[in-house]
Amino acid sequence: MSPRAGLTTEAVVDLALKIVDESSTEALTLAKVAERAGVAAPSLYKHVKSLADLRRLIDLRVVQEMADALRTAATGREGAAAISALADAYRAYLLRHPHRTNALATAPDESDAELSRATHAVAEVVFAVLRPFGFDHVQAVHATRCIRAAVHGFAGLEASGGFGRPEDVGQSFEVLKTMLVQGLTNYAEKP
Amino acid sequence: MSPRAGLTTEAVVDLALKIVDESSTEALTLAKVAERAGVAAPSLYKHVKSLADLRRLIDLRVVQEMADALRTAATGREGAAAISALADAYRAYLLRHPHRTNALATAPDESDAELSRATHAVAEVVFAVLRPFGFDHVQAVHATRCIRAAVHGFAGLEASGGFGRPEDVGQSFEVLKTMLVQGLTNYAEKP
DNA sequence: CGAGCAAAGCTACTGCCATTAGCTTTAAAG
DNA sequence: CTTTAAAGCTAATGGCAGTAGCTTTGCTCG
Repeated sequence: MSPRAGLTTEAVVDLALKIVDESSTEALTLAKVAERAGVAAPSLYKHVKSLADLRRLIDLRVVQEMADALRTAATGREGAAAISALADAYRAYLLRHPHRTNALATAPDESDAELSRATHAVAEVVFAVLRPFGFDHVQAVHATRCIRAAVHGFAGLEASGGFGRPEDVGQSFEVLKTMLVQGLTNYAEKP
Repeated sequence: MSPRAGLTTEAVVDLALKIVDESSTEALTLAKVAERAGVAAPSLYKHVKSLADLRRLIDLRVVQEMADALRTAATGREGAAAISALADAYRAYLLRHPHRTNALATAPDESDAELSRATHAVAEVVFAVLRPFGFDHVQAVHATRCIRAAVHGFAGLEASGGFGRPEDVGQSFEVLKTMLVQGLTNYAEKP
């Protein structure tokens, strides 16, 4: 292996993700990561190019985890049930990790092949689930954007405490899912 | 008035908002604001309590502007047309000011009466537009959340470049609005 | 007109953080 | 047992937020 073998890039990202989950994205500093790793701050540069690079690695991890979660949710389901399961999985992930919302909102930089691939993987799951609706390609793109906007919008707002009122948020999400499924069905019938 | 009378809190927020619009929320520093104001950085504390306070003032401004924009869009319209106009206005505002998305996503702090009132004002517009649908109070809350989630989600993703594909984004938004209006109509008929 | 007072600004300083440069240690490989 | 490259360290720089305390200025009121 390597000398001291205490840290790896993976481990640094783990620690950083823990800080993000416990406080917030903005609260992430290399100084805090170094403290938790039991290491001097400059030592982190052996595993990570910069704070910006660490943030990118976090985004990558989050997008990959989301793709996995959605794939798992979709397997063995079809049509309306699959859409609903996808939505639930997305919401559950963001409720478990509220501070990860922004990682799923930012555009993947063109030049970043790895992150682009991960983002693409998420879209692929939605595309697959949409297949039985019989959309052509352009329609499928529109439909995917609608699903993503509605579900990400809802989960993101909920995760950041955006819904102040006491009425049951889960109920609201059920309403949203119903609208979505009906809307997709309608759109498939008369575009 | 006051000595030198060069700056006011308003003017500081104006300059700060310009910086946010030109670069990003994270790029906002008191140092940059001071430079643009032609003033030493510590002088800003005569007009603003802290960077966090300045950020709050920005959020407040944005939410108030959005409430105005939505009110304007809704006046003279009703039902489906009003919903559509609201959605268009929300999207247009965020397209004009992409870096202001987060100001509309964060929860208003309970203890912050002014910001809470502004947020409430936005919700009130949606509530008003929903009246002809004949929802009871709980249904109206669910419906408002769905509208906000879908529209904010879409506009926020679009504003941050989240839609990479070349297909017409405006077309996608039309699909979303159609789903929304149909969904609300359905929900009003059979909850 | 001439104090005087409070607001607005300034300089000097502290502390935190990212990042760079260059040195030291250590574990693995021969 | 020696070599070597990775991993870590200390020292230093520069940017920024925030605080303390001084100075200026313009309005207000005798």
